Amino acid sequence: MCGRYQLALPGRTLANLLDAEPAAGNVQPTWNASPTQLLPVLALAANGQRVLQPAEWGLVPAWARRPGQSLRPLINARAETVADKPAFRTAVRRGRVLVPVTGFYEWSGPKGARTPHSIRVRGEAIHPETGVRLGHDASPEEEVEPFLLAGISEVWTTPDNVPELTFSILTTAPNELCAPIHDRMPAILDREDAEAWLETPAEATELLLELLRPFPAARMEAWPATRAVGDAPVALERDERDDGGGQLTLPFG
DNA sequence: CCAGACGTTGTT
DNA sequence: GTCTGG
DNA sequence: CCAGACGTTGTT
DNA sequence: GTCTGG
Repeated sequence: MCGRYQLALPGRTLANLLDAEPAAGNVQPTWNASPTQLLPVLALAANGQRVLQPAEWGLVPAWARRPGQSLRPLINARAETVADKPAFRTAVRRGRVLVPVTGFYEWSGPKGARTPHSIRVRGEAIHPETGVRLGHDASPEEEVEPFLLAGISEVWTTPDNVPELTFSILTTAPNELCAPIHDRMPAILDREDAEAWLETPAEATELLLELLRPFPAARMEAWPATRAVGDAPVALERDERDDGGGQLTLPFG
């Protein structure tokens, strides 16, 4: 779960909003981010500076993919067990990151007839180009609210000796909004918890796992998305992200 | 001791 | 690297 | 996550 | 059915 998402802000706007160095400042907005793509994650540099850094979605442990090995990319990690799994143990202690998104997709229904849903946190709208907070004056086209998913990362060095940052998104039990759609949801952190996730030292990792709980459903909304979301190469435009029906699935509805 | 796995998801 | 299974 | 492929041989 | 690619 959580295998596609939206990031409807350019990298430089995002870096400004997150108070981070824009190492991934050239990243373009996307309504169909998919596994194996290079996407921006917020990390803490050695000097304590926040950096928005490009990373490949699909964590590859440092020891993997040595000659003769091939492990599929790990795009999600279960919050309940992440600290104990050999593939994730190092990353959760030393490689915690935040994954900025403006929405994510979940599929429901039987195989072959899946319905994608667009899900996001409700909040104050942001102008995508300027980063200016629009409040309730925003038009629907301008309504973009970035929020942060808990992620873990690890540097994997290619056979050509090129270091790459790779990451995985943590999942948790679904809240009341997501449960009818799917049995898992990404771990969403509000601003305060996000800071703790980034800045807590490795020794205190265990305490942080309590933060990876279902986000309040009352602060979220969902609606049906276009089936074109399933086609990874399709770079959806803003107006194409929903199914044209415009129905909103409200929490507790 | 060495060899081999190391993950999530969904679906049946 | 580190854990599990034999 | 979904979509789409799913193979070998020999030759350049 | 299962693996690979995006």
